[in-house]
Amino acid sequence: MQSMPSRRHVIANDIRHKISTGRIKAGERLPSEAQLATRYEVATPTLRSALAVLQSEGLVEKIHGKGNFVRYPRRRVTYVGGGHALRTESSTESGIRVSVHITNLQAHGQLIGLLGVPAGSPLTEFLCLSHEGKSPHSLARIYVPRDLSPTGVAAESHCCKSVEAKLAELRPPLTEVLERVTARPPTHEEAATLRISSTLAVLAITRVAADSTGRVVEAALLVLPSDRADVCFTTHHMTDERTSG
Amino acid sequence: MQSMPSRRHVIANDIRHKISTGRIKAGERLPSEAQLATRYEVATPTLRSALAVLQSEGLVEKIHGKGNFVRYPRRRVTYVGGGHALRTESSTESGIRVSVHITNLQAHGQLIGLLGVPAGSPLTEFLCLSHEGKSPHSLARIYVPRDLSPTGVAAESHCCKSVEAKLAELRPPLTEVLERVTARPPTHEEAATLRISSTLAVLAITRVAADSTGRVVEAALLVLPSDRADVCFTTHHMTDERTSG
DNA sequence: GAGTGGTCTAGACCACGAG
DNA sequence: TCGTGGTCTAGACCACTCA
Repeated sequence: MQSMPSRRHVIANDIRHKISTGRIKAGERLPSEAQLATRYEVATPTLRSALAVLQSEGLVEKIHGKGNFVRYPRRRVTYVGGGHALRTESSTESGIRVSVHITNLQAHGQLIGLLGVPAGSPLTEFLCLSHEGKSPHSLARIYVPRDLSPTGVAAESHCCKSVEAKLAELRPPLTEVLERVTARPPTHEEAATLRISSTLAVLAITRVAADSTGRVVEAALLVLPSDRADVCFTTHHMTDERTSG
Repeated sequence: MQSMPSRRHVIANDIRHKISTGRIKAGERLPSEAQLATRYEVATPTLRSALAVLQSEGLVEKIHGKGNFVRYPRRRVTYVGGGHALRTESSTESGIRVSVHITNLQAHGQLIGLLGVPAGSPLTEFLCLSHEGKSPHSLARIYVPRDLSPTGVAAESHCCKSVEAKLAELRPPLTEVLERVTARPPTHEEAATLRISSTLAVLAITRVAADSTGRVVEAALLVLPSDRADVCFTTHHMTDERTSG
């Protein structure tokens, strides 16, 4: 398998080594692809495929018309499931800022099934984009039935925690949280928003939370790039509550 | 973004359409890349990049020296977390067979940390490879301290459920299950074993289960190709047990 | 306009699989 | 041996960014 090291892998390994040893620093631009191709004595498509390896590892970011840049190492963030910490656990202390855009809309598509509401019923969308420094980090779309929506949260709010707090105050305690995790390539829009290559998979989490009456009070679609996020669940079993395998 | 449809996407869309409408059936071989390149009037690298799109979607499988084949649609399978169903929920009724290979080994690497045992302590590995028809489906490596290992399970056992059953009998009830889900490209070995392209992400689940004494009785490394698996968690909150967000 | 990456061409040669 | 895919070349032309 890896017995035949192709040139692109040799080149990718060399550049990766230069990055990890600090000979090329985070934020710096690599030499142009033409220069690199000359230096490594390969044709441009070969060199580009080497860079593609590094892109898919999240080490290098290509910007059309500008060049290839060494990415700042992203803090790896853990999403904790179960409805306890609704945001990533380290967001409070890691310099991650969240901007929120609030929109009113009507239920359509998969939202109808997730929220269990009729098509067209009024919803509020909270579009949360978190940033680490200047770079986009992850994406969340939270949908709440309009009558549960915290009207007191200003649309210009730029702290997702305030939204979460308001939501938590308004509604009864959650009794059931269902979370479905898939991995898929990002859509074009997601790749552009998060500035990731379309070859880097994202973890897509669909979260549905219900209150004690069984009413779904929130549906959330989370998109976490796989190079900087993982998902963690802890399940405690009461010894008498245990369900047989 | 998608305003400029590149040729490879046009070609990929065309072939995808022919597959989804049944004009090319599952298991069939596509015309050779040279023939396709001629038919679509593109050069071979362009055609190959079109096929790469379909590979990354799991629609087409390349076999070196033989050709490109339309893959049989894989049953999408849901891994249910929380330690209730230790295997995929639909494995009992979907014709998925599991072969198990049992090995004794000593704790090393990440297993030390996961199981909380000293380096070199005796473990038993259950290497489970599930098949759907003739095709490999997913991969699991389960590690158990040797003294908890069910010696009664024959190494030639080819039903993973029997292993799970033996394990469940032997040990005390699990009280805490921790599951970490990440998405990453498969290793070369995993890609070869599962016959997936190295561009298709896998869901990697690390599961650690402890009994009531806090002893870790099992660590499992699961590898689920993202085109055929998702992961689902349900959390129930006692109203008095609720943790604040 | 100068420099960058994005896409594509029309070949060449190598490695794998089956007969 | 032959047909397959795997890799690579040396260029061409287009699109984007920035001065």
